[in-house]
Amino acid sequence: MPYRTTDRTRDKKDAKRTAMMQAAARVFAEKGYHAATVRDVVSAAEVAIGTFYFYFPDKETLFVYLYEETADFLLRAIEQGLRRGDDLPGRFAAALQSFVNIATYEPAVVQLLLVGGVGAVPALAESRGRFRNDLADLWQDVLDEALNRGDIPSQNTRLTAQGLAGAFDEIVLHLLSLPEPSLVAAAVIQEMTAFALRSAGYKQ
Amino acid sequence: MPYRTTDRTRDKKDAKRTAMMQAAARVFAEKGYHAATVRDVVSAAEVAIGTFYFYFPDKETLFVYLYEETADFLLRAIEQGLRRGDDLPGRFAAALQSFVNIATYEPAVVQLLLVGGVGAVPALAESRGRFRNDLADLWQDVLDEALNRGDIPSQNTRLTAQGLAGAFDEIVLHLLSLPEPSLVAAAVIQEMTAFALRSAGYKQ
Amino acid sequence: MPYRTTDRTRDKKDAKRTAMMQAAARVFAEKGYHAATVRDVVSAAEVAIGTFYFYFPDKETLFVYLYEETADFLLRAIEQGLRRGDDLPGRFAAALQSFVNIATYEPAVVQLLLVGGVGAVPALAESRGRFRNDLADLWQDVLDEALNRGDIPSQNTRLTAQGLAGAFDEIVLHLLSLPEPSLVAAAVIQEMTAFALRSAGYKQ
Amino acid sequence: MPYRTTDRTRDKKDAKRTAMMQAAARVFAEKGYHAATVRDVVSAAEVAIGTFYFYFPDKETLFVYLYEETADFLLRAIEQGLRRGDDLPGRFAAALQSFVNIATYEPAVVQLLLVGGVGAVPALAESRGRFRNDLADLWQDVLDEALNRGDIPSQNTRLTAQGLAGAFDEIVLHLLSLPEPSLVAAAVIQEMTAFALRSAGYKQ
DNA sequence: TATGAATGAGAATTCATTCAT
DNA sequence: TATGAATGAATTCTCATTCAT
Repeated sequence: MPYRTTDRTRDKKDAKRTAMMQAAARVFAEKGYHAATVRDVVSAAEVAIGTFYFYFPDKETLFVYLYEETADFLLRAIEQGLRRGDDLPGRFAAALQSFVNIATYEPAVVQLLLVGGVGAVPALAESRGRFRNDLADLWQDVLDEALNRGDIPSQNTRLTAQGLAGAFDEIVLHLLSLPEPSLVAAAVIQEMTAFALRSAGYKQ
Repeated sequence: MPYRTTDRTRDKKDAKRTAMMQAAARVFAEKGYHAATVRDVVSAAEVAIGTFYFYFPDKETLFVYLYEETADFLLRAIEQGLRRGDDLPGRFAAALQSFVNIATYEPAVVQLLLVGGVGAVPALAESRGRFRNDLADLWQDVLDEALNRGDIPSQNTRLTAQGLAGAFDEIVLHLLSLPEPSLVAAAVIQEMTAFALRSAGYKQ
Repeated sequence: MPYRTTDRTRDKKDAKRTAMMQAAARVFAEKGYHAATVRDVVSAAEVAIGTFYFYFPDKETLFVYLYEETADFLLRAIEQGLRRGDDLPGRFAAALQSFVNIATYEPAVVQLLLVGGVGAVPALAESRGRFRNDLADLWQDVLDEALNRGDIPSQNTRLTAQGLAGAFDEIVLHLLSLPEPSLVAAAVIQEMTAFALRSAGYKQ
Repeated sequence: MPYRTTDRTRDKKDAKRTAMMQAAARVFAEKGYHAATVRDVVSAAEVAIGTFYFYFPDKETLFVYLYEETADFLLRAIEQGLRRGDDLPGRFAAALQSFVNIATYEPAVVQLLLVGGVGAVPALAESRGRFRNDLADLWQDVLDEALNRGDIPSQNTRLTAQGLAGAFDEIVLHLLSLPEPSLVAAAVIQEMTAFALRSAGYKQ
């Protein structure tokens, strides 16, 4: 998912800012935070280097923006997926479908989000924490609902949610490492769903 | 008497190499790959900068060594844990105990292993792939054994293993982010075990 | 008003580039390629070190540029000298006058061109080959013309031209090693001319 | 001509010193003074780095030794050639034969002597001056003798000698740049001799 | 707003040299 | 004599950032 204009970028007229964010997404995904230079970003966006500093205070801040917007985008997509289903299996399947769609469409950006960046940018630790938390919230909400309905046994739904978030990342990252992810995506989604249901103790 | 490479000399050399590796582990864990300079490492190890380049070809190679040794160490610890138990619950519990022990003892290094470094060092992508693979192998072996015994239902044990590996990382990283991990470690291990057993579909 | 690349800006840029080249010529001539540091060059040019790398890709490339421009300058001066005379003696005398003028005016740079640099900069081997070739071409052209006019006997004019090029270098370098080159320059030019005429077998 | 034991190396038992000098000749010829490291030299000589500093005060001094011994060797070979002939043509031909022999046998070392090194090692300027002087002395002696015999017209034999020294260098270096120097060596020697005789004004 | 020339702190790395053994 | 581990000054080059235009 290349950078997409969210509420954070109000000014829709501002094509340059958007161009730079999109360029940054590409460049950071391709080279990693440190290897990617501000010059790479502005070259890709076809603006001058001075322009960069008119729109962003510095390279690190841009990266944090990018991380957060990418995280937001993914969270929202998963959230919408969860709403699409009506029972636990349907919700898991739809949400994982969304996740995998995005991951196969923009593998580099997703990888950056899931394993890159952290460690490179200290300021990101906090953002990452928030992202993982929000992600767990998402899964926990459906689990709690299922718990209330009596579809899953009593458990620490927070921990289950965290476990699922980690499990999905691992499986999706492995999927991306295959030569043709799209060929097996459907099967993987199905098995991930089965895994998730077992993890939650879903009966029948 | 001409200079001889005595045992004493060799021992001293090994000791210095080890000291530098340990110093590097500390420094990289604290600052991340890029922010940590070779000068930081040699200061921490109390040797001259030239000494660094006598032992290691460059900063990146040292980092890869460090990553691989840390990964090996963790893998071996988990493997030993798995051998300690006799049924699936016992094995999971013992292996997770080992994992959590190491993570709480050397949180920074484990964090570096699990979320740092990748992206910063291209050469690490391969090492990381191998590590995740080996880790999945470990969990898969016990799952396959349980499957053969009829303790868990038919399933794609590879995918379950990957899911567990990712789930454990996420939960342990979250544990490390708490103010006093050791206070809840025992409870978390127990719940992770329960999660793992459910994920595998373990009956009874 | 957005920034525009005006003529004034461009001129200033050219001026800075030229200043750096001249500073580099001085520094390299004084210290030799390796002993001269990029810092020496930028100090002499009174710019920051980053400015150097804005104008030139690296130290070696600058040196090659410098070598080639100096070689060009010398070649052009000799060529003009050759055109000034009308017969062989007149042409030799005028060309050698030009050569010696430049050599006494910029002794260090000429020495750098004739004996420095090669060996230090592998990339220079090719440039040097081209320079010696062009130089031989110059002398050969006049020799061939004299041969056609019947002023000199049949001979391998290429080899004669190479010999003259080498001979002039040696004599001029020796001249530069004297305490007061300018005092004997006129006499040396005359004797070099006589040497050259004999070498070509010029009659009368 | 790899380094050969002269009176400068009295101690013929000292195989290590000789090995290092020969290794140095090879290494410097191949890489140039600065690119060649002391480590390269000792590796090639198969001794330890400490040993180097037992035999030579430093890298620069070794290089000067090498330059001087190589120069000596070449001078002596030319001198012997000059003695082999009995008239000017015979002497020139024999001396040039010696020069070309050495040059084709050890091209890299001769190139190092003729165009390398200077500029890299300030201390070499003096050695080079002495070498060029000695070389001119050699040619001048035969010219003076010919002058006394009345074989050549009155002239500044010093300048002629310098010119010849330079001319020969240029022609030989060009010869070495050809793909198969040995195939044309004989013809080049003959033409160089003719050139030299014309330059001296030798009659008939 | 937009530009890009200019800056310089700071990083990795090299390599001649020393010296305890 | 001989060794090679250890040193650290010195060098090249990068790149985020500034600012006059």
